[in-house]
Amino acid sequence: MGERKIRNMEEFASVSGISRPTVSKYFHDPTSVRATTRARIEAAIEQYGYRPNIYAMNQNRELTKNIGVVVPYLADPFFGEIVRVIERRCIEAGFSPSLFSSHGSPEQERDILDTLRSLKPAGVLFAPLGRLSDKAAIEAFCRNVPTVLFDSNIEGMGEAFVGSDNYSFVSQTVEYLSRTGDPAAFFEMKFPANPNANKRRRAYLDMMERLGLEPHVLQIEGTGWAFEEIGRKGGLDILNRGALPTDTILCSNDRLAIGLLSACYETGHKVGRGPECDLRVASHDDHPFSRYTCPSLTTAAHDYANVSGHSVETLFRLIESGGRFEAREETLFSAHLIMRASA
Amino acid sequence: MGERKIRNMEEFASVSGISRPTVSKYFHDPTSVRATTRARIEAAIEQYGYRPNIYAMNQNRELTKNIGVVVPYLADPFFGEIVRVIERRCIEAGFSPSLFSSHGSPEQERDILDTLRSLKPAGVLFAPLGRLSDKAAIEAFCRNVPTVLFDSNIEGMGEAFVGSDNYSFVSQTVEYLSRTGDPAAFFEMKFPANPNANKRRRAYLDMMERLGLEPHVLQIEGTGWAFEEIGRKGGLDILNRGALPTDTILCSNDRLAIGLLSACYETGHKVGRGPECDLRVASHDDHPFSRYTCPSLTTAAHDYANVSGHSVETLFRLIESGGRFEAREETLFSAHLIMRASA
DNA sequence: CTGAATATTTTACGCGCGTAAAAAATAAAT
DNA sequence: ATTTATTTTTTACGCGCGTAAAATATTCAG
Repeated sequence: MGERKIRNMEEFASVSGISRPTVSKYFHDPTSVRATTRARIEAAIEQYGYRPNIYAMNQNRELTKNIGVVVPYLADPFFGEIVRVIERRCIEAGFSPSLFSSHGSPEQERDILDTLRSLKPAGVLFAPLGRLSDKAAIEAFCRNVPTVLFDSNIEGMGEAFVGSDNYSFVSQTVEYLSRTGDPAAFFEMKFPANPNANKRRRAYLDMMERLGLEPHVLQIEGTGWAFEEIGRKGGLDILNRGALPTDTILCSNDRLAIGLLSACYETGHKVGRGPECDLRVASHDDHPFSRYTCPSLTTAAHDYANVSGHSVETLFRLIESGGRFEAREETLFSAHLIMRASA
Repeated sequence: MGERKIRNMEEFASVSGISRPTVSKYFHDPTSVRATTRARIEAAIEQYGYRPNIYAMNQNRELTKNIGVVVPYLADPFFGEIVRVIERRCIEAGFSPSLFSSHGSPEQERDILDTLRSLKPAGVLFAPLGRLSDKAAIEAFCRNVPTVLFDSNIEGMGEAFVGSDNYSFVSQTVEYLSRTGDPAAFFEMKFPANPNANKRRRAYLDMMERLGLEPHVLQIEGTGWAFEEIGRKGGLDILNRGALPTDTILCSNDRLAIGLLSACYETGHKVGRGPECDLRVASHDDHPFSRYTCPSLTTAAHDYANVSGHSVETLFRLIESGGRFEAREETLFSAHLIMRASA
């Protein structure tokens, strides 16, 4: 490698003995040129290390080979995992993923959409903030850019939504908890940022009614994305007031549960299902850390692989269909219960 | 907003009543045009929502206004936090950050460097994987692109390194632990991915010698980035074998400690500093979750704000200096001890 | 070997913007 | 009002690549 430096595709074409339009065709789709030609080009790439100028490549293309990936909050390892899978799949399919995090801020989410527009991406995988999102901005964006929403749905926006079936989360945990002990009280933020939270509360109420049990919803204060701290504060408040309606708590999500478990530990409430325990705690999401809480957290797990995999596949289909589906698709994957020590 | 659609800078210049070269100058640096001109351009931007084509802008520029940000592992919330600060500062300074995660894979790290090269960034903030990094590839990259390393140093590469002073972490925890109880044994991976781990072990040995105490290093098996699981397995092994040389354990980092605490809980070892406790556990990093372990984790905290802030400032200085410093800079920030319940 | 089908080369133009140089306009200072 | 310094306009070219059309070459069946 590393003979003389190749400046542009013209030079590269001449040293590789192929015409520039054919080289251009190759870089757009390697399978579109004859196998022998492809081999010669690839040998020359190996030898000279040439890569076309991506800016020049993209300036005339109406849509590029870029895929935008937007998540609401990167400091949540849940999204870190999702992003890893998505990125790999995009690269394998010959796209260049660009990653953005709103970091919990609606302003930043709007700015990201602006930036994305000028990236002229072939498509976007977008997990919105939820309640705080600027709906109008997102709607306008989705009209111009082929977008698949994931994780958090906003009714009617984007060409498709891929996420988890909140009802399946809650029905499994509620059923399990009421079968094996006292029925659960539901522990959540009063003003949750994420629309999944509302679906989960409704599913809880619905399940309790169906089972003929009395529901208890514990709504705690706090806004923002520091769920662990909110869960801990709310937990301390409830525990110190002795305001527990039952000895079983079902948290809306694992990050709240992590905070609650910390509050239980601090106040000397033993959590678990043994006879010596004071209360049971369960939750939803199968957060990467839920295995390491004390006690380890019984939770309902996302079908991580399918949610991220199907999001990507849906986006690829959308791109191939020219950016529009006849009807908006919604795909929900079921959760599965993970029984650990906390309940 | 939203009169007729502006197709390019030519059209935009004509509707805003300014010549195209001046408009171009404005977008390159708004302060480089007269205030009245700037106001007219900005009014027109507001009215027509025009944004220049970034691909066309960048294709001729030798270096763009992009800044590459590379982290080793996004599912670690530590990096999520760092990234948030870095992104904000870059945007404020008029740069466009592009975020990449190696996801623990050296191959992916190499691919990212390739991608970055073709992005022609003004500069790169790079937290390498560490031991597994392809040193030759990184060295070649740093010769071509102005790069500031952070978090994890690789001797001699990049124009600067900004990180935490591992000695200051360990000296504070070791001093505190030996002052308030039995001296600590050091708990770490046998083959740590990150070079900071080696510095910490050496600092531990050094401190113990200085204090005239006998050192104990517990090296556990396991490779990869699933530190919690590695810490838990290693912890279970040691606890079940009753192989603890002392009742105080100092973990190399918080993620190992999270796993170890989980092992302690499972095996019924009570952690904390009370008389009823079996052992003390402390650690380093002040991981975002260390506040919520059970018990909450005594640890030494990175100076997050300074590490990320100074990384960005150093890169800006580097860019202004034309991409080269006379001598490689190394800046280390001290840790501060955070006393919580575990030790 | 021939013809049809497919792939490549030649030629040529355009995209949206950067940027250089000279001319013209504007602002600031005397 | 005049000079001087600064800013803007005019004019013009080039960057690296996409891509269309026509000419030419290669492959493959039969």
